[in-house]
Amino acid sequence: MTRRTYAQRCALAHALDVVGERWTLLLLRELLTGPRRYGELLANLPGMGTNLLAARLKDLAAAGLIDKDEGTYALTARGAALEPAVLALARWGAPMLAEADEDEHWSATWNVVALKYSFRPDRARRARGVLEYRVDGTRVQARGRDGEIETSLEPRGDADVVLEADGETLLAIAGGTLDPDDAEADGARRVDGERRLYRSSLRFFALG
Amino acid sequence: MTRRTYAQRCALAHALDVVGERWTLLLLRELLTGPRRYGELLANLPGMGTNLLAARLKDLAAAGLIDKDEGTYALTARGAALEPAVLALARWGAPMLAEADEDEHWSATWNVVALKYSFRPDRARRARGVLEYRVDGTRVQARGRDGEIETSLEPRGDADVVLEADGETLLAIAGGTLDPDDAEADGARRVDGERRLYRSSLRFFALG
DNA sequence: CCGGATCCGTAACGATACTG
DNA sequence: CAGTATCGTTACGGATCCGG
Repeated sequence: MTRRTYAQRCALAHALDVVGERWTLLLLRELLTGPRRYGELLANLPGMGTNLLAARLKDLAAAGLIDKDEGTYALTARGAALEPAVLALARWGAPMLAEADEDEHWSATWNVVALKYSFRPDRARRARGVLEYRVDGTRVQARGRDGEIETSLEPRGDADVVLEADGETLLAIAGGTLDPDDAEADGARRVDGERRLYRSSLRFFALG
Repeated sequence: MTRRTYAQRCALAHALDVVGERWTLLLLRELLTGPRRYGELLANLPGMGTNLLAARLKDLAAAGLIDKDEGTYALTARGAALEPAVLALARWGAPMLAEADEDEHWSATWNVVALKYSFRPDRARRARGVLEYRVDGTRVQARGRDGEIETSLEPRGDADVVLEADGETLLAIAGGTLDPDDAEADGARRVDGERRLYRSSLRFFALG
């Protein structure tokens, strides 16, 4: 019953004592795109046992990273503060997505994370406006003001440009495999908005 | 024998497939401050079994994160690319260092990580010069050029200012618990260099 | 002595069955 | 739908042993 801890006077060790166990960071990734119910979480974490999910949720609530409200789980401020770390890890792992693996699980909400970690503030700074991405049926809005990205799963208000692409096309653009100029021939298309903003917005996403 | 994987088409999941197991990120933290031998690693990872350390080293070498050269292990470029993620995680965990725990393990090299994640480029940008910190017997050099920090365990050349403090004092300054102006009364002291640079350099480190 | 490998008890995880 | 209970499997932790 003794909870396993690294017992090191080190910030990284303390962080890993809280979020270093299996599934924990993936669970928090889910909540980074908005509140979720138990069933939704389970569906996006294939292979995780129901008991483990329940245990993790309880632990994270006790640690102050998440709150349970009327059956749905949401990040607290402390939990949301993990976003930079999660994105940094994901950015590091992004190159490993290059080789497609057919028997991997997949969820449209993963791409919201991809949008964030591949977003290049320096490139988007001058483009004011709301961009809306429709990826595999999921709508994501991003606005480039002040060089920061704000994504929201529940779009509020109209977007200045709406573009649509499947996840593979998006990842290929961000990964540098697909040139943005060729994206339109490869699955991305403009649904609404100015053509010029559409073209430039494809260049807002890249690694490195 | 089937290696455990999340099998998700997600950058974070792929990253965690490589560095998400127990001890792995702490092991990489050690190598972030320079090459190490097997024995040195084991000494700074108390509680880790010798078999586990050997297995992790083998796995990380196979994954291309580290190289073994004449008995010492060192990060590859791919492994060093994890630094932003490691620092982001450590920065998130830093507030949890506030309450001192007497029965935690401790190593002087961990403060090098603390130096990095609590370094504020915006504050140090105008101060050109080489700073040398001597923390609990370990010498660390940092130079603020272009607002970036470069730390090296093996100091090269002379520093413009040399200051000395114990780990607790340093962490207290970075954490905001200790005002830099009071630091000198609380264990920090200037060993060499201009007094003015010394004073200002204490303000280069903070969280948030 | 350093750098592991082998073995074994324990804790964590994974899958399924079961319940309010 | 949202978990709890149970149990077989895997990973980890600690100790001991081995080769250079």
